[in-house]
Amino acid sequence: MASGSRPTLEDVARLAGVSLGSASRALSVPDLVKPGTLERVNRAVEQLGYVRNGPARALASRRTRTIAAIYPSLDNPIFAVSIQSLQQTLWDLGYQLLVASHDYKPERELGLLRSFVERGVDAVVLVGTDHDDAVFELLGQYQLPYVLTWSLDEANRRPCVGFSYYDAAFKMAQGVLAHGHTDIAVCPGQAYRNERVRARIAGTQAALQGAGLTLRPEWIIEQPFTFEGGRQAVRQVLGGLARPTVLICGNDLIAIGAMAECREQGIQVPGDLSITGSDDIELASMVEPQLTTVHVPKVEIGALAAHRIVSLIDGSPALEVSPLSTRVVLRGSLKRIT
Amino acid sequence: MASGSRPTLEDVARLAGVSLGSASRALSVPDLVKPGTLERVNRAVEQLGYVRNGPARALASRRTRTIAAIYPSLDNPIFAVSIQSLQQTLWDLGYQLLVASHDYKPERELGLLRSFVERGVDAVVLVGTDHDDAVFELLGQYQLPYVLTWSLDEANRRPCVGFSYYDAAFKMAQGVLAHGHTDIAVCPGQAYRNERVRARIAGTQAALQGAGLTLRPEWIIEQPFTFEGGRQAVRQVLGGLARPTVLICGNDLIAIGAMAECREQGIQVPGDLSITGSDDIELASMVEPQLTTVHVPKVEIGALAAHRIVSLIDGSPALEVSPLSTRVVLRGSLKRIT
DNA sequence: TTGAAAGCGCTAACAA
DNA sequence: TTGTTAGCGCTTTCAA
Repeated sequence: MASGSRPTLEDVARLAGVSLGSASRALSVPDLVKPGTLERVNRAVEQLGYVRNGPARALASRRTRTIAAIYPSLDNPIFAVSIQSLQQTLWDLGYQLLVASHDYKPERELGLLRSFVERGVDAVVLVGTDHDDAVFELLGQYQLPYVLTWSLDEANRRPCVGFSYYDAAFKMAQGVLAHGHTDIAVCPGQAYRNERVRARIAGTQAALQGAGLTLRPEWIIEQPFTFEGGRQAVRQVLGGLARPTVLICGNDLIAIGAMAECREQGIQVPGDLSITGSDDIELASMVEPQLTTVHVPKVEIGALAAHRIVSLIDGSPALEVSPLSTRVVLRGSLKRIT
Repeated sequence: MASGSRPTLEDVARLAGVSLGSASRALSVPDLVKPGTLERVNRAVEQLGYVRNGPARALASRRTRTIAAIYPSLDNPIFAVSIQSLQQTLWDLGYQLLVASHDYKPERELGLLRSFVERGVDAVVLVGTDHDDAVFELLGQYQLPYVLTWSLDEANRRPCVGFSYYDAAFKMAQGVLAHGHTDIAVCPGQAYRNERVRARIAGTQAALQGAGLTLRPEWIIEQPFTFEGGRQAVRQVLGGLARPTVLICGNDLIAIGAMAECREQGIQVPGDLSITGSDDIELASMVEPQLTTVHVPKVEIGALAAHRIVSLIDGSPALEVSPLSTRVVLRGSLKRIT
């Protein structure tokens, strides 16, 4: 190759003694090329250390074989695990993954999406169903396939891969009730542009109502999905006059933060206050007491979303995905009230 | 715009009544264009909902304004935090970040790098200094700027942003010694293609030697950088005849896994066994007992690496970066031997 | 400050 | 099965 500048397909073709077209086919659709030709091209590629030029391919073919995913956060282990399986599955299907986080600031989502459109991604994976109208408009304008993950989109029939947050919260609340609790506080996360949080609250309320109870408004504590959010929630709960016997948290990070705060304040968990989480991250069984939580299909969501989005790109038949399932995992942090 | 197909710069130029060249300049180098022209172009862009075509720009300009980073893992909170600041800083500097993980399988690194080269990234960020020769060759062949992070590359004088793992381990070992421990085991991670692990071992050994002690080979326990690695390490240590009084772990995940295993096995921490970690992730102060660890400059590494790599791309003067500092954080998991 | 025009490196349609 | 060729949408000379 010419020193300094990278070899092009034309260099390869010349060295292999074939046309540009054949060289291109040898690399992209080897089946359409005679074995002999294929081999000569491969040898030339080897010899020149040729690497294809992605932008040129993308420009000519109008596809980048890249899929973008926008998450609320990359720190949260629940997403990290799911991204891992999304990425891995996409890779196996011949696609690369571009990820971004809006850092739980949904208003940033549109800007991120714009920059992905500019990059020419072939499709998009989003978390949840509640997005700015402009997001769906942009997706529509550019005819970009997309799939919504984690939640189910019952109302709008948009393509999604997820589970029912309502059911998950309902089951957890039932478990809590079954342990004899009646003074129940929740720290579900933050509800703005987050239907998952709203579904959790609704599911919890429904279960309580089934037992003739109601969720006290001052015991619905919105906090960020972080350790610190959990600490805050505990402080807030302790500040009130009455005290709950259990705090149902919207994810395991909140729950673990809450446990840490209790420890500092000298409150026994679960003796004085039971705490439950959601997601069942690895850490949940690593803390003391171990955390009662809801196991959710993190890995499955990533893998199924990958298949779903690729079949959407390929225009394959709709491939209906049924809701994934969740289950309550009882551990030491939830105590029976006697 | 024509329905179905996205508008091009030419559409914009036509609508604005200017040439293609002017439209391009209006978007890329607005200063070179008369205010009036600029405004007409902007209006046309607005009106058409025009979004630039990244691949076409990349092909014509030979730059993608994209930087790739390859990490051993995206799960480890230490990297997650650093990636966050790398991404944020790059974004502010006008670059996008493409991340990948080789999942602590260094042999995968070359393949990932190849695919990034193919994508046409402008530069690369790698973790550590110990990489396959082929990696550096590829980088050289394509004249790709790169920066090595976390470790310092004292030997080869390659561009890097990091701290001395040797010093960090040395200080931690000194702290442990100062607490009266003489029976010391380490679980530093896995050393293959990982100079950070080797530096940790060396630093620890040096400190022990300073105290007239040596690290027993059977107490150097290589394990993955995970909770499970920590559990394994504890099992291994307990399987032996003699027992250490302290386990120095290569990161906080290992340490927390080790603590969890001790709890299960009925071993008091720090009563029966002291445990220390490294990195000072948020979780370190969230567990009971709180973890003694080494605080490392996660955020700074990301931000400085971003600046460094961009100045390398711009061909700015070398911008020497001095080693970043670390400090031991003493918490409850390390007990004084009396 | 602007316009015209020549590519950037590749894919894909077409013809052979 | 192969070669030829016309773009893909943009940036960037060069001249005006």
